[in-house]
Amino acid sequence: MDTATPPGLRERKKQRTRDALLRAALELFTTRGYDNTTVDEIAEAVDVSQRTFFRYFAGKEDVAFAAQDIAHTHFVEAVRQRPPHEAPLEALRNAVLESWDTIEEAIEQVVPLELYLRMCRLTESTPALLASHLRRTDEVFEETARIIAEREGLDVDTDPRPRVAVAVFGGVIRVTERRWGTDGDLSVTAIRALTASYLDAVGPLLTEKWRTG
Amino acid sequence: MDTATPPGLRERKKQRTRDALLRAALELFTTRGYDNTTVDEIAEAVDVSQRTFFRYFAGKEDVAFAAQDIAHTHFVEAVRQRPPHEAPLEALRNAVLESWDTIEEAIEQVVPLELYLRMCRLTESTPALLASHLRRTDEVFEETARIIAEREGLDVDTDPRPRVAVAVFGGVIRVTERRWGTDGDLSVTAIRALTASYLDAVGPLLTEKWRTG
DNA sequence: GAGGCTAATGACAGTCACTGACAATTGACA
DNA sequence: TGTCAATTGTCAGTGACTGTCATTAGCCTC
Repeated sequence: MDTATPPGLRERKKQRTRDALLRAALELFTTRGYDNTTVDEIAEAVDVSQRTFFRYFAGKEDVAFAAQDIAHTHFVEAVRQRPPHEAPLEALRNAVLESWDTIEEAIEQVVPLELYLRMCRLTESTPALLASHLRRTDEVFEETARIIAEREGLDVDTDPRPRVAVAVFGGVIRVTERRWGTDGDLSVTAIRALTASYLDAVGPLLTEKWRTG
Repeated sequence: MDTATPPGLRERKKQRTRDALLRAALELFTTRGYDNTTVDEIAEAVDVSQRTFFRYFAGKEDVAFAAQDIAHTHFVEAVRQRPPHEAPLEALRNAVLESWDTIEEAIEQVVPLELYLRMCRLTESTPALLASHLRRTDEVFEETARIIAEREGLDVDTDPRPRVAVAVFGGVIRVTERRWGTDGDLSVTAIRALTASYLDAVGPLLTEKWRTG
């Protein structure tokens, strides 16, 4: 698919502008806050016009999730790569845990990992960003459900199980995110451990009794 | 809490203005689409200034969810009223199914039920509204988790189970919504049945094998 | 390596959601 | 009836976007 032609000056320049805008935006968002940062300020920080910003990113929200999109892509890809013998929830579990490893490197190629992590935390505390984030993950889970359905040889629109399984999984991921975004330990190691322990809590939930009394 | 004093002319007028704005907004949203409706048009339809609109509703999104908020409130209340002997997921299940009954009447007091249902469908197909909706339900589920934790005598910040249980439940609700908002049958009866059947699918999901081969 | 083609940019004007400030109006109540 | 306070309209301003058009700057050919 990729054209073997090495990128010319034009392409390299575009890439640099995009990177600079992205980094400047995240830096400004995470220091001053999302709502307190204007698109003009981002553009000015990179010394381009506001109009140019909107040629690279569809909107202010878009640039905020540019790094997160990479993470989402990695997760979806990890789900696709899971061996067919794994049960659906097992495959999903392994996919998240595994993708957390490959994600670090991929993110670093665009923005410093620490900046991405700070952005995650900001997302949790900024209503507009949280809303957008939830919609984006909703889309990711829809795609995930289709993959799971295909794996199992089911029709996603007829059999409720693929979507329900992914929804259950997604619900747990959401709890993990919230906790991670609120807690002190903002590291990839921490979220890996948190994800694993929360996912393990699902099974017992449906059968065990909670109250000791 | 309520002042026994009957509402004067002033209060009645305010209520009428609010109702008119709400109804006009939903009517315009569901006919022309959310993005194709301006706040000015809503205000004009009720013959008040744009500024007045913003004195009744915090924003364009707010008015879109005014009816939905009633539904959310009813659900949370239903959870609170569940008898303590029910298991958490059992209580949640009964709460949704029960609240669907009381909701109809409550909604009708503000807007025609049919208008509310059309608005639900629009929410599913309008990105900005879907994002906002997901964030609002996220809040509802956070509150729900606290209620469940209290019921079970647990600390919501220490024990992961309340939040995980509600997240699992919430995930299934989301799938139900999506399906209902996409399908043909836009009735309360339909969503009740759908909710019940999808919730029943959770248990088997974790243990049963999907593939017959 | 000059010139034409096309993509990238900047400048500008306009729309729409929303907010603060101030003046005019209008119920409420003595 | 007159005063007080709440409601409203008007107006000006900000910030996120979008369309348009002229200018600039890589790229490619002859």
